Amino acid sequence: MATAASNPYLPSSSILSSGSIVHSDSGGAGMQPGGGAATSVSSGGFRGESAVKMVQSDFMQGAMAAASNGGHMLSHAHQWVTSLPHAAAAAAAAAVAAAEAASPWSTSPVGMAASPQQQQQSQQQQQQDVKSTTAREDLHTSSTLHHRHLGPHQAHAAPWGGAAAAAHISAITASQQQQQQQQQQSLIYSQPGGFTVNGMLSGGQSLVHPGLVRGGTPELEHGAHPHSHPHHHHHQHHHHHHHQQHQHQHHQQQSHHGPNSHEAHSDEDTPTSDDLEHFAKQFKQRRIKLGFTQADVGLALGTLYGNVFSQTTICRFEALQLSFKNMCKLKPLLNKWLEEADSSTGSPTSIDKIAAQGRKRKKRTSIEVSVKGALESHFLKCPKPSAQEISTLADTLQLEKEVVRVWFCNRRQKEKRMTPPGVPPTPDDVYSQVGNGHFLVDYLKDASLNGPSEAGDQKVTTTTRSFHQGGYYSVVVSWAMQVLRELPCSGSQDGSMLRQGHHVALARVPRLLFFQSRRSLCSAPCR
DNA sequence: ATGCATGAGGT
DNA sequence: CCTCATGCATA
Repeated sequence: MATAASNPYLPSSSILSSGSIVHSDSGGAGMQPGGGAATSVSSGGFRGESAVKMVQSDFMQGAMAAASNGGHMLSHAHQWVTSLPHAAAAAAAAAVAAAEAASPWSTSPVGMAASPQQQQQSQQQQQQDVKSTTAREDLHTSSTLHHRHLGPHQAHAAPWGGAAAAAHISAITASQQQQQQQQQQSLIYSQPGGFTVNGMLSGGQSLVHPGLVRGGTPELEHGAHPHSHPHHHHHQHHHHHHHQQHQHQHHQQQSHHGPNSHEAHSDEDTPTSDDLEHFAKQFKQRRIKLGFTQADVGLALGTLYGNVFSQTTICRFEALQLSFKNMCKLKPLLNKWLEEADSSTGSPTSIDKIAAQGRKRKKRTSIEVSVKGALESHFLKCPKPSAQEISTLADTLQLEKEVVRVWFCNRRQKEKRMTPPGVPPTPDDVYSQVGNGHFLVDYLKDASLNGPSEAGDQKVTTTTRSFHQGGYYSVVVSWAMQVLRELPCSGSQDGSMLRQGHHVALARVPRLLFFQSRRSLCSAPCR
C-alpha cells in the first residue's frame, strides 16, 4: 500500500510513505538547508529556508564545460526514440522488425498519419493565443517579424516541428506568460521575508561584476557575441493559426545569414531554431566566463526584470530543452542579462526577491526502473490513458494514481520535446533525424553495450545540427542502458541478439515507427 | 542534468 | 483531466 500521500502534501513531514517507492534518501534531509527545517516545518510547513541551498554549480559547470568541449554534448541531443523496457523486449524486437520492414526514414507517411492525438497536441501546443501584451517593461523585442507569409498551409517545418507555426505566430508571445508569472510571483513575494531567502543574493553574489567570481573558465572565446543592439520593439499580433497537417512544406532553417543585412541574433526577428541554438551556446559560454552559475542567472533575471527563474530553467534553456515558444520568450531576457552582466560594472539592481513557498512539496517519488519500463510500455500502447486505466495501472504497479497520472503527463511533455509535432515529410528534416539516430547508435556503441554491428551500415556521421526539438535522447539512452544492463529476461533469446536488437530499435524506431508499433505490435505483458 | 511535482489556464 | 511552463529535489 503505498498510499504515500493520500494527502497531497501535509504541512508537516508526515510523509510516511510506507515502503513502496518513495525514495527516502538518507542524504536528502541531511543536506537540507534549514537543518531541521527539512522535517520540522511544523506550523509553517514550508521550507522557505531552502533558499540557502548550496548550489551544485561546481558540478554543473564542470559538466557543461565538458559538454562544450566535447563538441557534441550528450545533453542536448534528441530523442525521438523512445525505447522499450526490458519487459518489452519483445516490443523492441518487433520494433526492429518494423523498422526494417518499413524503411524508417525514407518512407514516413506514418508519421503524418500518425495518431490524431499528436496532431491535436501539436495544435494545442501552439494555440494559446496571445493576449495582448502589456508591455511589462518595454523590452518587447520582436518587431514586425516579417514572416515569410503565412499561408493557409504554413505548417512547415519549423524549428521543432509544430513549432513552425508557433515560431511565426507566437514569435515572442511572452506577454501572456509573463502575466501569469507575475501573478504568481506577486503572491510569492508577498510572503513576509522572515528568512533571508537569498543568502547569496543579498550576499552580493547576484550581480557581482564579471570580474571573476570564480574564475578560471577554460575555453575563452572572445569575439563576437550576439548582443548587438538593444532596441525595443514590440510586436503583438496574434493570429490564429489553423493547424493542419502539412503535406509538404519547406522549412526555413537556413542558418546562413549572408545576404540579409541582419539575420537573426540578439533579440529581434523571429528566432529560428538556429538562432536559438546559437544564442544558447553563446550564452552559456559567456555566462561561464563571467563566472556565473545557472542559478545566479536565474536569480539575476528576477532581480533585474522581475522574473525569477530557477537553475533548472536556465539549464534547460542552454540545453535547448524547452519548447520553441518558451525559448523565444526567454531569449530576450537572457540576452539582456548578458548585456548587463557584460557591462556589468556591477549594477546591483538588487531587488530581493523572495521565493518562498507556503506549501510543502510532496516528496519525490522514485520509480523503479522496472516499473518505468512498464509505464513506458503502456505509454506506447496508450499515451493518454483514461482515469480508469490509470487507476488500474497504478494499482498494478503499486503506485499512487496521482503519481501515475503525473508520470504520463510528464512523459507526454517529454515526448513533445523529443518528437516533432508534425512529422516533416521533407527529406531534409528526415536527414537531420537520421543524423540524430546515428548519434544515438554511436553513443550506445560507445557505451560498450555492444559492438558496431548494424551501426556499421549506418555511418556514424553525427550531424552537428543537433537541435530541432530540443533533444532529449540522453534520457532514453541512459534508461535504455540500464535496461540493457539488467535485461532480466534474456532467456528466450540470445543475449547478444537481444542487445543488438535493442540498440537497433533504439536507434531506428524513432517516432514514426514508434507510432506504428504502438498499435500493431508491442504489448509486452510487462511483468 | 533531470525526474517527478505544482499550478495556471483551457476544455 | 489535459497541456505547458517551471521548479524543487535528486542523481
